[in-house]
Amino acid sequence: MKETIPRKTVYRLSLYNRCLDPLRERKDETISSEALAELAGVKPTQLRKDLAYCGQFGRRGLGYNIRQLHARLAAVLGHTVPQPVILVGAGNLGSALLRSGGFPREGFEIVAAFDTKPALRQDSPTPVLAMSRLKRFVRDQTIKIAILCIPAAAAQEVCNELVGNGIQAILNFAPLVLKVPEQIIVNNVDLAIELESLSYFIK
Amino acid sequence: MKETIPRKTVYRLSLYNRCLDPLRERKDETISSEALAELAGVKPTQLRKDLAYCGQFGRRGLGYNIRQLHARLAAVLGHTVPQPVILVGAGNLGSALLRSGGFPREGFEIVAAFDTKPALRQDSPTPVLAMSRLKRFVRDQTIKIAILCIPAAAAQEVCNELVGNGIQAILNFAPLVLKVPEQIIVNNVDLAIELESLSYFIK
DNA sequence: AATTGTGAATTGATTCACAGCT
DNA sequence: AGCTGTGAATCAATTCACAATT
Repeated sequence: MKETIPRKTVYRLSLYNRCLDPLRERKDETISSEALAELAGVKPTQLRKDLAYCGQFGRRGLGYNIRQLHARLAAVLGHTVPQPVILVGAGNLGSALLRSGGFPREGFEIVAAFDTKPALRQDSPTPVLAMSRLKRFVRDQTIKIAILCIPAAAAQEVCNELVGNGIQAILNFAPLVLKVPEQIIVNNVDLAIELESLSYFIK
Repeated sequence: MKETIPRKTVYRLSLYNRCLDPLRERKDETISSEALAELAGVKPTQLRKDLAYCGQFGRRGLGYNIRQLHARLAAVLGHTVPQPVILVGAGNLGSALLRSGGFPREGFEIVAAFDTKPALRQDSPTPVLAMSRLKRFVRDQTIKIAILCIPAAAAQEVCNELVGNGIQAILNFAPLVLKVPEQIIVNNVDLAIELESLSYFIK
């Protein structure tokens, strides 16, 4: 277990853990790096290098204990305790994410959503509150993670508010590059660019 | 303009182009690598290296002509001609993507969606067809790009169908790693993992 | 004087090769 | 015999430094 794990590796650790999910209730107690790597679409050596960041508990000649590995990864990734998350912007995408409870796995709970039209959606269990309540909510509940699903024009301003009130990490769906202090971590999911960058590769 | 541009660079080229969008109708004819890099959140040298893949048309001492650069990038990325795209799975996420016409920029058109419950949505201009019509549609219309928004359990099978009928690139929202022949390109957007991998970094 | 374009240097990520356990 | 853990080697991406151009 080293000091700080690179972003890409963290991403893959999370991926490995999801690949383990369905295996947990199978007969096999263990899985080899080769088999798990196959599921995750990476090379076995890379998997082993990645896991090395989490300390060693594979057994040579046998592989990894599935349950143990799953628990260890969850611990390293830091969601043994459920993490409260807020969602800002309950438009098309935002409300789809809210409804599809399928979005989060264990370890996360979207505790509230915020929108300029708070009355909008009553079809999800999560309350949709007015934007005016955002700042205080984040501060009072010490929310650390936010999902941003608002138009680009409003995004930087809302982002600043979030950061000013203690948000540490943002999953950003707004199509722009947010300016944040360097200790804040942003994951951008830019659907238009993902699509657009495919077209270069087609023949 | 080299043979084949790395994926990461293609992604950034697409990003640069979006940053240019709003600048096109401004007074300034040109922009420097420094200014554009700032907008895109990268270093100026990286921007210049990336642009070098598209041939040279910056003017030393001046910068890049905004219009020209935008046109050049669009050409390199391959969407001077609108590209027809299909969407498979009109559930929460899929139908949000359909409705938010905001998803695509110029150069793309979602020409049809497919779902096991085709009657489902009439609130979008795009027809939602039965899954049984998928294969033939892809083949007959020679669709090359698909967006996959279906549950993990069904994804690999549908993916095989798509690939078997000529799809060359997939934007995959299903939470699993698709197995595809190597010439097929897949961009995975895994929302749960994006969220999950944030939590490692919060204090 | 400003700013691009790029070879060289550096940094980072991946893969290899094999020693070391079980 | 099988499979992990890891230093060394390779490969890829980024950044530097500066010559070339307007």
